[in-house]
Amino acid sequence: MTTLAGTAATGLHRPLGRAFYARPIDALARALLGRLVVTDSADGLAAGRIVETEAYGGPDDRASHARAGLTARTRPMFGPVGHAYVYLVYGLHECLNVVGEQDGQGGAVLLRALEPVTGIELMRRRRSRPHDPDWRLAAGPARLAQALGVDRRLDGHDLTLGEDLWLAGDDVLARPGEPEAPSDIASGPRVGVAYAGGEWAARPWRFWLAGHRSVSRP
DNA sequence: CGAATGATACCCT
DNA sequence: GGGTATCATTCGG
Repeated sequence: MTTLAGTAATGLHRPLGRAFYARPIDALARALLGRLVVTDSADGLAAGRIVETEAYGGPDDRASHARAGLTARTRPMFGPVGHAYVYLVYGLHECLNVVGEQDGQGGAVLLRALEPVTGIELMRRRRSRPHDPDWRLAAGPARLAQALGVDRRLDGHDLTLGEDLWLAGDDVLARPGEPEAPSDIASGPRVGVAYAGGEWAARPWRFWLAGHRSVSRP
């Protein structure tokens, strides 16, 4: 029996349903804060609380991969909500996204940072950084994916199944004010999207829990 | 410490 | 062929 201090009430093993993902993409990015990301593999169970996200819209969003339209890489972004979109950046790093939608078109939310909750030693092993403090193990999109053991084999995976990779935590719409009060949430421009220019680069579609240590850029 | 620099592979003008 | 939703390391102050 794994110790899950503070998580029993949030239903670690009960995945969020499809309806959770059906809201405007920036609202989804906000709603994901405070939820749990869970992975289950032969190596064990790992979970963390989402503390930083970024919303990416459909083909109109110049900063979004969806700007390229439907390609082999972006296919999950144009599929049903509640699936994973996993891609490689800079030839090295995997990034985990949650598929949503914007104006009936493709969209996704990049998970940028987690606070490790359980399976912390497993995360540390996967990261191969024995001296990193817990709070840094998943502070950043590539660290997050590596700590959870997420790679492109999970691209397109259905997050509502509760198998291998899923999201958990009560729906804030069903329980207003839980688990994160709006006043705890800060927002600002997305990271590394200056190339999009103008309104799209300036749009405050990055969200994080104010003052949290695991946020990738304070 | 902060800034600069590779590493590296996939995607698409 | 150029750019990239990053990170770890190395350097200089």
